[in-house]
Amino acid sequence: MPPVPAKSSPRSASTAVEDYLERILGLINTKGYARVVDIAGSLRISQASVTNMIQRLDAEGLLKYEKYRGLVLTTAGETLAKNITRRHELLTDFLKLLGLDAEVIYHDVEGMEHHISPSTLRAIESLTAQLQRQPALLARVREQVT
Amino acid sequence: MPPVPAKSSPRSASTAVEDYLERILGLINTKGYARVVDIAGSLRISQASVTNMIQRLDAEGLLKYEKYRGLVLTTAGETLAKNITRRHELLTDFLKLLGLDAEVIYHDVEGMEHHISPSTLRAIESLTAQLQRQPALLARVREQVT
DNA sequence: CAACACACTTAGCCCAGGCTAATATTGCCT
DNA sequence: AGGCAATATTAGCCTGGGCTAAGTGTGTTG
Repeated sequence: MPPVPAKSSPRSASTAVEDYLERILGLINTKGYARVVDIAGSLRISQASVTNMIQRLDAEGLLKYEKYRGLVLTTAGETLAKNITRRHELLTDFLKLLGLDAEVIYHDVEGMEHHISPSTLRAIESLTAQLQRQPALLARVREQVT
Repeated sequence: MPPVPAKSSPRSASTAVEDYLERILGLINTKGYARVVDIAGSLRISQASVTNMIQRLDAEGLLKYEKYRGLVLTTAGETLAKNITRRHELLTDFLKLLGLDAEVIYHDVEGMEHHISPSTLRAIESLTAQLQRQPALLARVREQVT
């Protein structure tokens, strides 16, 4: 068992940041805007926490925020948000194909999406496509899930 | 996009707890014992942090610890450790099959192993077995990975 | 058996990211 | 316009899990 790799510079967004951006993009796509109260409700955390984080995201240039007035994603923020959303969808599609329960899928994807690297994502995307043509194989896999 | 599910009682071990137990079991299996200094080296954190966490794990009944003298896993702790180790191995096998690079596998598994539920694990285990018999399909997937 | 190196522990700190309570702003409605 | 409900913000706190520095045990070795 090799040691955990040295923790270099934290270049990628924290999982919390990704969760916020994903939700914000989701809200913008479905309602046209993302208010603090909606983000809070969607993430099931307090409005105060949301305000806090939003100010951080503004400082980091991931969104532009005007106090009491609202926010928009910057291109950097939108890129990140789309990226995490894509990971979410790909993983969801993959697990769906395996016949897993929706609740389980949601839980697992929510946890895993922050940790998957681009090449793994590509592999799973390709695998998902290939599996689509293998109903017999899939049937055997699905037998194994509750 | 549904809201994040309500955060009920935190029944399962934190990812940090799982990481510690996994390492401790690994050390016991390879050296016969797990000293503070080894755990710290393996996780690349300070000895002080390890001592701290070990005291917590003792309080939670996952291991038995005697100051300055050493520790052993309880059955509860060993069960948990074996469980997380199994998740780690299964995920690793799966990603290996897809032709991913060892570094990438290590990173992704380390992140994902804490979030995968039993049924997803079973599905992936079964899928891995099925894929073993599909060299052509695997070849097509591997083409996609860097 | 003294002394030294190494292993371990304690104390006190930091940061992320939650929370509540109190306060401020907005906007709608009379 | 004034007032109220909803929304947003601030202040201050907490917990998990890191860290360093300083102090304590332990065991090997001359």
